Amino acid sequence: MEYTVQKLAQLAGVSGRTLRYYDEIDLLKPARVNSSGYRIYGQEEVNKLQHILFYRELGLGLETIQKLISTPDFNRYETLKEHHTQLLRKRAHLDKLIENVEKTMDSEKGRITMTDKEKFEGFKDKMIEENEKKYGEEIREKYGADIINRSNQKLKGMSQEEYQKVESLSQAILTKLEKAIETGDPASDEAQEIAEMHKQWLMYWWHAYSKEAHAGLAQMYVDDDRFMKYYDTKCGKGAAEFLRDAIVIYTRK
Amino acid sequence: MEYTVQKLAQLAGVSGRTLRYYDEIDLLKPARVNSSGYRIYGQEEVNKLQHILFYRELGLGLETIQKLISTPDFNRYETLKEHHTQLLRKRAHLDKLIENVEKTMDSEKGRITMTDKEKFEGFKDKMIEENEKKYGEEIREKYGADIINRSNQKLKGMSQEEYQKVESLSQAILTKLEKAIETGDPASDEAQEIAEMHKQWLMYWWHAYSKEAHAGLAQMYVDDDRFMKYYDTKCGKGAAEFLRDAIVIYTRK
DNA sequence: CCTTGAGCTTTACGTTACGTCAAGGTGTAA
DNA sequence: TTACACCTTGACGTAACGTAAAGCTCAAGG
Repeated sequence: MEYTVQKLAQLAGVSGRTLRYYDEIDLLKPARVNSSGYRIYGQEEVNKLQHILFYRELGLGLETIQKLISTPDFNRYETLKEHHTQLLRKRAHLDKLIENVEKTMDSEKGRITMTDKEKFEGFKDKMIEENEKKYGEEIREKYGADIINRSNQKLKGMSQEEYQKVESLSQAILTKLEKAIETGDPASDEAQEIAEMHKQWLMYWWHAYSKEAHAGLAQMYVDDDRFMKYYDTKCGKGAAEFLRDAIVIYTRK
Repeated sequence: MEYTVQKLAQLAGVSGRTLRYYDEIDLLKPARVNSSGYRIYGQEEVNKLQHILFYRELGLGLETIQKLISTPDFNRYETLKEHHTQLLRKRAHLDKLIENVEKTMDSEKGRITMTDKEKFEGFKDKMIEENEKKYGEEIREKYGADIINRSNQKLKGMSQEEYQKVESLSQAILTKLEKAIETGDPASDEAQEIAEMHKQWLMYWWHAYSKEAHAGLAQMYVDDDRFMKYYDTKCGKGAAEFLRDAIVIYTRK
């Protein structure tokens, strides 16, 4: 019985490319090549392929298989033993990986559940506290005690969903800001979109929106070193200034 | 603190090439490039690299890591979970491989020790028995009891080395026969070489060689269905006839 | 006889995460 | 100035094929 590439491939359950590759690396040569250049395989090649596939199933490399089937049953057992220890090493490595991944997953899950429950509340409290410490004084001075109290109240009363929304909004602002800076133009559409998003974000915190307060806050981003650093390290040098310029232009429209 | 490629590489325990590669694929860009084209990394890059290496330790691909550290902590847990199941699949596969390799090793070991010791003897006995059952009668009839008895004696007395020699010879005959058939000419050099090899093989078994007996045995290959089938299935349709023709021509030279 | 579609060929690039030259510029200490 | 370590980019190699692309061959149907 003679087989062409596809026939043998189907018979053995491999691809035609595989057979051509095996020919190329001299692992399995066709019995002959017909006048049109077609590869023709015979019974002997079928048997040899079976052998090859058997060893391949064991995970051996083709080069090793080459030696195994060309050298008359020389060091088969030794080869298998070596392969075996390699497999064991691989499995040990995998075991470690799996363990580490599981640990990491646990800690991630822990973080999530913490965030889901008490930690979320605790986190909000801590944030208010920090805000108070960091910016409370300035904002209270500039915009009055009312605004910051209400903002704190709002944070306390926010659900997790609301909180996540506002958080993702602020994230989006940072991301877009970083890109918009590259254009260099605070009047550009992108920059103005950011200013609009910043307004949305602000309205989560303040009871009412005013262009003046928005522009004032923007100016504070540049005047106050802590705001400046925050934006500059998050989005690159000059981010605070750029944001201020964008907001100022936005509020004058 | 600023680091050049080698400095950072040593600090983090990776190669310089790795850092250049990470730069190339936009996984970790240097903070800046100095006037001579040197890559300069800062503290932020050190931290990012730590992150990257952490995930790399877990066996994640660089592309995945890329997404994990660029996307703001979005689907970290999901990614890890997916990776985890992949690792489990890999381990299951490895387990199977190991099991199969062990089985194969066992059977190899079995074969070796068996072949080395009793099995070789037992095998020879069994072969004599089979030969006796299959062909004993005919051969005894045609060539007398003497020849088959001596052949059996010879097999019993053969060392493993001798046995392997004669086995490989008979294998070689089959292989060459299959090829020679394609030429279609039993008088061809190849065919005659096969006849010569067949004579050598025969002389392993018979005490003396005679052209008549050789030609007679060849004829039997065609007359007796069992011989015929043996050669035809091993080497293709018409193999027994071809062999007979070649041998007949050989014995008449 | 011609067309069509399936099957064949070779050539060559892509895959993963770098290792390893090779050729040439840079920084610094003796 | 020279030596020597370190930097750069460019390119090939890795394992075992997958996947086009471009062109030739075969068998069957109109």
